[in-house]
Amino acid sequence: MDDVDKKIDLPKAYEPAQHEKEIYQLWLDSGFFNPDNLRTDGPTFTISMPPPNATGILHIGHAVGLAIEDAVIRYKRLQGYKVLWLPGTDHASIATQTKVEKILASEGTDRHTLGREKFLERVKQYVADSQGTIREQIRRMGSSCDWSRERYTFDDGLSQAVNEAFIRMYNDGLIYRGYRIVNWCPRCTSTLADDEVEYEEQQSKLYYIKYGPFVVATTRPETKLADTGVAVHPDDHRYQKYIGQSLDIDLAGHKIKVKVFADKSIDPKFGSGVIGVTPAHSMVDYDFATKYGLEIIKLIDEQGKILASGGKYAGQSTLEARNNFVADLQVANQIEKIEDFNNNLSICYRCQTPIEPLTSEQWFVAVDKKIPYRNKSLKELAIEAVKHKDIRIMPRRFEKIYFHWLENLHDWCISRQLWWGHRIPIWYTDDQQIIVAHDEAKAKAKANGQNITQDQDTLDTWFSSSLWTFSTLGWPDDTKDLQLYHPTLLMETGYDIIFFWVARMILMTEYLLNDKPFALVYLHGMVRDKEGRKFSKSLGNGINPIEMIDKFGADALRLSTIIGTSPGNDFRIYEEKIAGYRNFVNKLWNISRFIFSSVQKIKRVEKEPQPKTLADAWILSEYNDLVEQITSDFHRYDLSSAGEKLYEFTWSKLADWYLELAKFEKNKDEILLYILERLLILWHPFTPFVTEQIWKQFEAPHLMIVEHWPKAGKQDQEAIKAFAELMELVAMIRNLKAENKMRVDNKPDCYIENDFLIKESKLTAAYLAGVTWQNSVIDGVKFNTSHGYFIINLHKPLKEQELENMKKYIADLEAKLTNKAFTENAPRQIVDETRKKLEQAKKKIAP
RNA sequence: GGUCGCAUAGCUCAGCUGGUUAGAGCGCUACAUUGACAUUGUAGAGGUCGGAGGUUCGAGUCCUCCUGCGACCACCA
Repeated sequence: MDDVDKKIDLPKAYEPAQHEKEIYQLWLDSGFFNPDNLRTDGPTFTISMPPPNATGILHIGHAVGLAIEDAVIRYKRLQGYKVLWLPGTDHASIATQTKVEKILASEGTDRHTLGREKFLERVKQYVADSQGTIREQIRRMGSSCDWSRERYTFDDGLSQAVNEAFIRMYNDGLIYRGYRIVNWCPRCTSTLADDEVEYEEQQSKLYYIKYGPFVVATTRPETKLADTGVAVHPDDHRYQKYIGQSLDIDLAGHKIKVKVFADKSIDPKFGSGVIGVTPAHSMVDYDFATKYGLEIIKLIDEQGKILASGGKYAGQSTLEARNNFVADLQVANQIEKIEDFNNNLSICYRCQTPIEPLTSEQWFVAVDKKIPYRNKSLKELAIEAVKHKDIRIMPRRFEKIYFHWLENLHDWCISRQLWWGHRIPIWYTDDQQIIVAHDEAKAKAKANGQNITQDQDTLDTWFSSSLWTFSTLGWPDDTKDLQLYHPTLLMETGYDIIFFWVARMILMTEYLLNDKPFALVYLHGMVRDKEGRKFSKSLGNGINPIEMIDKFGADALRLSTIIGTSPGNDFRIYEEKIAGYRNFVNKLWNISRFIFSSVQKIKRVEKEPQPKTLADAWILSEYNDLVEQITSDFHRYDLSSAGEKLYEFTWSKLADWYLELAKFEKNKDEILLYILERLLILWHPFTPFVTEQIWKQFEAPHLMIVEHWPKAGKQDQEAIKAFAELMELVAMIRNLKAENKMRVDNKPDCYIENDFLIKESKLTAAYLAGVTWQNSVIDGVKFNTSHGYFIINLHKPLKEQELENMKKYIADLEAKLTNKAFTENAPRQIVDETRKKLEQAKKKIAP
């Protein structure tokens, strides 16, 4: 061993847990997460981090997003962009309130007992306790986001933005209060937006009720107490005579008055072909009421109890009322039959409680109303932003889904009867006047001395998130940050919230800023377990990203979320996969370790070294090809492809061939260091920790995060071809040795004849193949390669199967070439290539 | 009911605008291994690309139909 003056401090295996925290601290201390500290005049590049719930813990879906976003951010930073990745958290009104209510329930109390003020204090405390957790977990992933600009949807600035947005929309007539049917969750005692309702198939009963001259089928008999209409198909001859009439119906003593009307949406074949219409408690029926002028009788209140309009059933829960009413109908002989029936029950997306549609006075955003000075509706603005390609969605097919959703969007109910959230900036005066204002003081000033009370409701949590890309940069003030970093470039998120969030951000930004929130939407797929199932609490199949980081390192976890995945498609993550990438990270570590220990002096090599051998020319060409390809992959946001190519180059080319051969050819310090230094930079977006740790050995003036992305040099095509021949030769000989049960240290004589390989390359090949090179022809068996042959004292004949395959291959090629249709129609290049292939194949089976 | 996606080696997945005897990782088999790495190396076995038809000189790769999984949207009175 040469005693050289260098110190190598690299243990045998890379232990992520020993380095990651320290490295993250180095990055933090450097200040380079903050674009103000980047010494660059480059253009800006911004990503707004989708804010996780302030009370949540990091789940694997977040980990995927963070890995992708950080890879892009680090790539752009290395490329010299002025990069801002703005982190933050969401107050998640309904989710958080539900969570705290569960805690209260376990303590035997509830929010009403506590009262609004105390409850809010309790939630704030809870958020304060858990916000730090998610922040820490984002750091564990290695996220290079600018913590100095961290925001929270409920902090003062963002609350100001929310009020400003509300007021502008109110003044433009885009927000109104109306008495309408809404989705109501009786447990949350709040409204929900249409897309906050989920469906769950369940077994239920279909009751056939004798209903005046009709039989009406229903899954919810109790609602019939508030029917005001009966619908039939216009062509249904059975009921022609009733259409247009008003009928008095007796339902086990409960009297109702219904108007019979015809609508072609009625299926004459379903049930009895007659529908009892309950406008106050069914979305569809409400539309009927509007269309045909039916009376609306509210039957069920906000607690899910029957109102006075329900007669003797008043005060009962809907379920009690159903049972009692059906029993009464049975006594009155008005139940014709009861069938089993599967239907989709609508449930609350936060607490899974069945939704009770009911009429109520709420605040809405009008999506179809023309904006006065724009002459377009919100809906139109949002559609045009994508249609005119200002915003692109990846993958493309989600654009269609986006359009479909917007085209069918109804007015957005934004008031929630929750306590945790942005209070609606509306005050009511003694004389019923409505005042909209930024705060109570301003509202008072407008009230001319009258008493005022603020609206009790809060805003849909997605209202504040829809402002996220710009409210976080200081809007409504015209800040420097807003000018510099908005619109953002990339919105990376899961396809499951394209409606909740992505669409609403586009809609609000187009309206408020007359601009787009981002140029490109990158939608990652959902993470599934090894069996392809969704992660769920009930299955207990969740993978905790922090546990995985503890076990395998953040770099390995990041790789497993990026390589082998593509936007919009679901993918599986499981321990063995992460362990595989842990192995790779260790390989990269050991490649570096080998190079550092074999070179005379560790140093940075500025210029591409001159190749001295075929292998040198080959590896430099491969490296340059790699730089070119992955730069282009990054440009297209094809991170998976970039990662795969890096992996392939690092392990299969550099480690398996070039390093092995460097042990023989020697004196490759310059090339090894030149390539390693740059390879680490290329890996850095994916595996920031290990690369930064190895980087320390170079004693470079800067941390790796602010190094420069390499530029691709020239490729030597001849060298690539010749080296392919060398690899083929080596593989054949190794194979022969293995087939002949020959030990590795048994090195038979071998003579090599080859057009492509000069003497030095033949020596290298012999070394790699494990044979003793002979300068002149020897006795033995001759084996053909594509461009030459070798003679070796081994007797493995070409296997019968192989020979047959080869003959068939040759026959196929010959058939192709004698086919005029092929030679005349196919491009010249293809035909020539086919001829060459035939020649080579023939050579191989020649004696 | 509407829209869309997926079906490629035992498993997980690549295969872009159609043109090398279809690739990788894991797993499997055999051999090796005190000197970068067993979180390793070398070699090997293993798919004709869900099915049927079509376009084309040529299809895993485009079109049609079918089958099976899955997602989303709508609706189920």
